Amino acid sequence: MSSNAYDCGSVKPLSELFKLLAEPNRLKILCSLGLECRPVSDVVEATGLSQTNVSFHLRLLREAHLVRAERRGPFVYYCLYDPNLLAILDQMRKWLEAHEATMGEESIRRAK
Amino acid sequence: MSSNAYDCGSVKPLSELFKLLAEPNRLKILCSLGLECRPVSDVVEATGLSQTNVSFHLRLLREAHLVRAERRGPFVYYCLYDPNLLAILDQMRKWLEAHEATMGEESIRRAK
DNA sequence: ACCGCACATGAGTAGTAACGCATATGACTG
DNA sequence: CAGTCATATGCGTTACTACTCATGTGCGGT
Repeated sequence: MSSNAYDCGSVKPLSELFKLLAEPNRLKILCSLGLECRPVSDVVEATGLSQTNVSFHLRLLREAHLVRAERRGPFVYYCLYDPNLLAILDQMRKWLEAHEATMGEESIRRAK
Repeated sequence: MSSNAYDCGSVKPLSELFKLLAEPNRLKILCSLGLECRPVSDVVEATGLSQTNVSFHLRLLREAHLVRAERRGPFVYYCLYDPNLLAILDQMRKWLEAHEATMGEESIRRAK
């Protein structure tokens, strides 16, 4: 068949991951967690979002197993399930920057 | 301040990229393009989507400079702007699979 | 110039997701 | 065990996005 079609298998799981990462506030939350575990209140302060909103997003991230929650006394600490996620995000950003740089040149060639 | 907070800089561009990739059909389209250039009709056939729908998504991808369009006779050929995108997608999928495998073990430990 | 093919676009609709408000839960303190 | 602090959840609203239908546009052949 078409020689060079990529094996896209089931795109569902991948697209669901992207959907989670597509929300700016969720990205902020993930980044604000960094490599450590932090209580919700820290995330609220770091992101400037409402507590309700942070909890809302944290639930989605938790259900997707991107973050993990554990109680410590009255606090609930959240941390990344897999620290590699940050590395991946970083790599994506680098790709984006390089890509956008290329786009800059491109807009010149665009004449006609 | 908070020692280990990741530099999230502006999450906007990154989240917009993710948003584009979060649509299953858009992912299918990108994968069906593979490393070659293909006319829209090929993509329609490969994905099983309506022509209108494919054009709709291709427009978004084009405006984001993820794909490029060029006319060849009566056809319009689309190709990935940066083939590395496929490599990135592949890497993401591998991460996901490894991650989900870990989750499997995790659900055992979950017993209170 | 007309017609047909490949593709693009505009309008309208339906489904979904984010957010705020109010309230519930769960843990510690007196 | 009443009260308070940290966090979670249900509900209602609003905004966005994918999709379809109908139609427009550009190219090639006759």
